Amino acid sequence: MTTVSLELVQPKPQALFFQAMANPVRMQILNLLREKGSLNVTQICAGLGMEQTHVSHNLRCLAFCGLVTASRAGKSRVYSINAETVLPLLKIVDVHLRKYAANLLTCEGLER
Amino acid sequence: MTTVSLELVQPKPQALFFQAMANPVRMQILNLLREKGSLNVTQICAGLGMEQTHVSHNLRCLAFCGLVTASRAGKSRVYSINAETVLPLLKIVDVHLRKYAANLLTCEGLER
DNA sequence: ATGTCATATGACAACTGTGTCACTTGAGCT
DNA sequence: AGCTCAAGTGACACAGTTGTCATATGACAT
Repeated sequence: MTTVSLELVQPKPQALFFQAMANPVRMQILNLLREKGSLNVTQICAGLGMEQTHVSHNLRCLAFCGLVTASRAGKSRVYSINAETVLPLLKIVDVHLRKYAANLLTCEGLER
Repeated sequence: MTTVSLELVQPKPQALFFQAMANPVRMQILNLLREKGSLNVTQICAGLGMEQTHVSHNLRCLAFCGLVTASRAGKSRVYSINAETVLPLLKIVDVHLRKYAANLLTCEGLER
């Protein structure tokens, strides 16, 4: 049984959207792309000091959810941030964190 | 004493922020508050058809992370949404979901 | 076609979050 | 005080996500 809402807000995809961003590795990737523009997987691995497999797994998630876009360039695959959605989002969060970063880091249940 | 970061973006609190929103119940609470304004716990429970304990647990998280604010009113405790942060955020996400909702629902690794 | 570089995929153990239980605290009443 | 309604807390099992392993695919060059 599904509870149909009037405004047709669907909490499930909303939650999944945030879940896609709720990971330090994926956030690091997004921050790197937002700072440096388009990068391939090797550059991202180097920039973050991480294994290729790990980065690829997380890029797959980011791309599938529309947070980054991908395109081939020879042997490489170049990833760019979805500027329309992610940039304004991160700006809002940055402001929020100036007040609440300390709280978030100690919120039990969200211990990473 | 604030840790002011110029380019120093901290992925951990960022990820935790999104983690706080990455839950269907917490999203439902936020959507309800955004639609109906301030509500107490009993009203939220009734509105969502959920147990009080469950709702309280999630409200605690939301309040601690600064996504909602709380205040006493007699026996009740009234919760309101953090309009400054949450409303613009959800607007951006709503737009994104028009394109990517289907993807998010089938993104493996994010199966809820 | 074979080699090699660049990246993606599949599977699985370990850790983390979620939801439910029983219980406690707090506020207002008589 | 004791009673009752309103909401918060602690603990634990289950289910979900994460990161690492080994392996597979794709593209370019010789």
